[in-house]
Amino acid sequence: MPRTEWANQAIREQRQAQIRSVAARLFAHNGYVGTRIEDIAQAVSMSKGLLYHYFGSKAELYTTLVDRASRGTVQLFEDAMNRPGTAAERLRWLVTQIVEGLAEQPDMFMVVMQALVSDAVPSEAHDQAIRFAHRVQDLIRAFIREGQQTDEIIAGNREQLALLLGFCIQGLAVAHAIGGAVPPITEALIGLFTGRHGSSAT
Amino acid sequence: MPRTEWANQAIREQRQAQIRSVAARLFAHNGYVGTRIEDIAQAVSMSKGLLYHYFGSKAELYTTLVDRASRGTVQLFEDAMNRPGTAAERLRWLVTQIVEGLAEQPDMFMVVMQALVSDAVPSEAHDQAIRFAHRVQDLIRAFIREGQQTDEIIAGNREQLALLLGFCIQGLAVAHAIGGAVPPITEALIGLFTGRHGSSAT
Amino acid sequence: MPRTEWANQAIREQRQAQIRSVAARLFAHNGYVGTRIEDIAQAVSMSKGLLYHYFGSKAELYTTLVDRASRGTVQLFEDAMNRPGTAAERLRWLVTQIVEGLAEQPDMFMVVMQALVSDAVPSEAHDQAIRFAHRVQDLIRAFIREGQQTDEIIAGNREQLALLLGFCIQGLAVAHAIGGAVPPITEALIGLFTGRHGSSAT
Amino acid sequence: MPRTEWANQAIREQRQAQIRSVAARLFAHNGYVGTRIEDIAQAVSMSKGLLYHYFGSKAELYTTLVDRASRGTVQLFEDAMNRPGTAAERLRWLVTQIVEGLAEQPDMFMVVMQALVSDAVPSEAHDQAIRFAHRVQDLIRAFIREGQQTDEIIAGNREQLALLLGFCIQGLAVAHAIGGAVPPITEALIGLFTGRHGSSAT
DNA sequence: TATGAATGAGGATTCATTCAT
DNA sequence: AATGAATGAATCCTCATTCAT
Repeated sequence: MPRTEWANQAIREQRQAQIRSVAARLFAHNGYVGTRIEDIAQAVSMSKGLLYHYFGSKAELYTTLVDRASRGTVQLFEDAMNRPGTAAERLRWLVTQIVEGLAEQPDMFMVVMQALVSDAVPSEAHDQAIRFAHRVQDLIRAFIREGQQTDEIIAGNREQLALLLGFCIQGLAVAHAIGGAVPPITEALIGLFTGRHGSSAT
Repeated sequence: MPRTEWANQAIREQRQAQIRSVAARLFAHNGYVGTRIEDIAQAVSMSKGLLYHYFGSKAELYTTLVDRASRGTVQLFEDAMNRPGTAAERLRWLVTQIVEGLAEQPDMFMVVMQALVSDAVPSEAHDQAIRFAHRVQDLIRAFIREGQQTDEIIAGNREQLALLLGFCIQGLAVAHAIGGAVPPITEALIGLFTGRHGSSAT
Repeated sequence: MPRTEWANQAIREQRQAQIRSVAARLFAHNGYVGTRIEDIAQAVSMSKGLLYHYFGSKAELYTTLVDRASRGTVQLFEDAMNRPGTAAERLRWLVTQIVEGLAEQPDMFMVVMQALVSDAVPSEAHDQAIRFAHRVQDLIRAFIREGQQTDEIIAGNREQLALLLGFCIQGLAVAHAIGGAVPPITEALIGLFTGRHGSSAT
Repeated sequence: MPRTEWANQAIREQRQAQIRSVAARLFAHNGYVGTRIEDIAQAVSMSKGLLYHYFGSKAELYTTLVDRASRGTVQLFEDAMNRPGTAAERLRWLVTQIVEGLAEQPDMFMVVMQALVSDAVPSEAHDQAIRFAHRVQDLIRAFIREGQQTDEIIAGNREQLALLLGFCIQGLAVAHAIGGAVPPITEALIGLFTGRHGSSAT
């Protein structure tokens, strides 16, 4: 009965996506160790036992999450870098994409950050997060270099500017995860690195 | 005859300081839930029992840590704001102090950040961290405003610039906590917010 | 397919009853603090973990026990007081019921007594036991008064006779709990308070 | 320096008596397992370490307590039995002595009762308490027999009456230990077993 | 004699994971 | 596919006891 099988497969993936989404929220707020399988199961209204039909273990679920989120983010950065347009335009596109992503999934990025910082996570997730951070940093550095060559990005030590730009993006993500309303900040961020500052109106 | 009162007091404070220092490192890397009392005890070469002689519970130890670190950091920001000198000088002093503090105690700040972000920490610590974040953000905003009034700080929306400056400082702390060597970044940071950028030499 | 709701419910109640019964025995002999959850679990042939599936904590289990036993005993006293028949008949019924109850569950009463006497038990259990003792004492006093009005109970200060009758019933329960064979004592007890003593044959 | 030694010895015994008294109170209310050495030390305003100069261990302290209290009580019963006078007079003397003893040391008896009932006490204390209970029960039985032979004690099965008299005395002790004011009950108790009841005035 | 720092075994509780149904 | 009963290793915390001073 191929149709049934196909339907099953569809349901399976739908369920997995749902679990990932809910798990991301819980992991982001409670950390890997602080999140219980029971919590996740309850949040998706299914039994613990059933959860294990969809994910082999807590570690696997977490690692999958980190993997997807970090791959997705790297992809986003690569797309931004490879776009046509001025540095400011590309940076605007990137930050806009990130902010939009954070608006619908404020937790994914946070999970990656925790995996990056913490030793108390599955080592695969930790390693993946570190690779992610390096890759992103490389992309940012490349972006800065290109921007400086066309005088679109302010002068200064590339390595340092890249770090600072990374900090700003990371801070943006953390601010979204904490939960309070984050004011639109994109233009200020772009201004900071392009040297074209707006007026001081509040 | 018993040890003198004074000797006991000295032992107590010495031990407590030692525990705080080690605990900060472990909490920073493993989170509140992921850090075992046993780990801390071993790292200070003392038995679990003795640790409980000095701190009533894991929660109390953690909360004490967050409390001290956040109070200290707020104090640092206040001192920086109240100094004489140009905005650039004061910002330089602040960042220098922070970087130096991070050099000796790279973990304290990280603990506060986790307490800020995570729900899986003692609620007192979480609340304290939130108060801390608001206070610091207020101080940064005030600093930005003053700097803009004397044209020492770049133009732009104060609220947004304050957030971005906060992000940079926070990113600096996270970078230190992760462990890799962090290049000196102070001047680049100052340049970003004063609009006086150096040359693009790597 | 999961077990039916009904089956689960049945398992739960069966297990809980089993745990209560065994726990009563251990608590009666070792006290609240002296009884280990591990002991109870082993005595019911289940893992500690499973026990916590059925009772949230040692304190909750104990309190439940005290609650049930004291409610049941008060009910027994009320039933005895509200029966038709002479004072002697009602007292006989009560003591008979108590002795029968002690024969199947010699420990329940003892648990209530410990909760009454000890400060080292959950305060809810302690309070409940104190309320229980007062209520029972009131019922006994009322019984004595009625019996004296119809000259079925010996003359004498009601308050004092009520205490003494209470002591005798309590002593009966303690004697059963200790474990040795307790000789039938009902008629002697009734004779004591009705003034109709049998012969002195051993 | 014999005088110093003698003085030391006196202090030592004084301290031990103080410790016994305080420990009795705590053991009576919290049980053997529920009472911590630290609690006792604090209650006598001395350090844990010093306490161990006076008693080798918690078990030893407890056992000593049970031993002294049970020996003393048996002695009291023997004295009562061996006195001249009618059964009523001897019973009155005994109960009076017990009530007076309970007034100044309400806890000693309770400790023996717990040692009797509980398995969670040092086995020596438990055994001693059981021997005590048997001995007292024998003495009461002998008293009843003698009293019945001279028609001073009501007729009825000796064994059963002895148990009931024991229950009453035990109940008295428990009532004192619980703490509320216990009304004078001596005469009612004597009346119960001699068959000479007072009037029913409240 | 006197203190309290120090130890470590023991006990309550949690939670990832498995499994019978 | 679905449930939750069942397990036990892991973790927090306590406390009797010892010992340096």
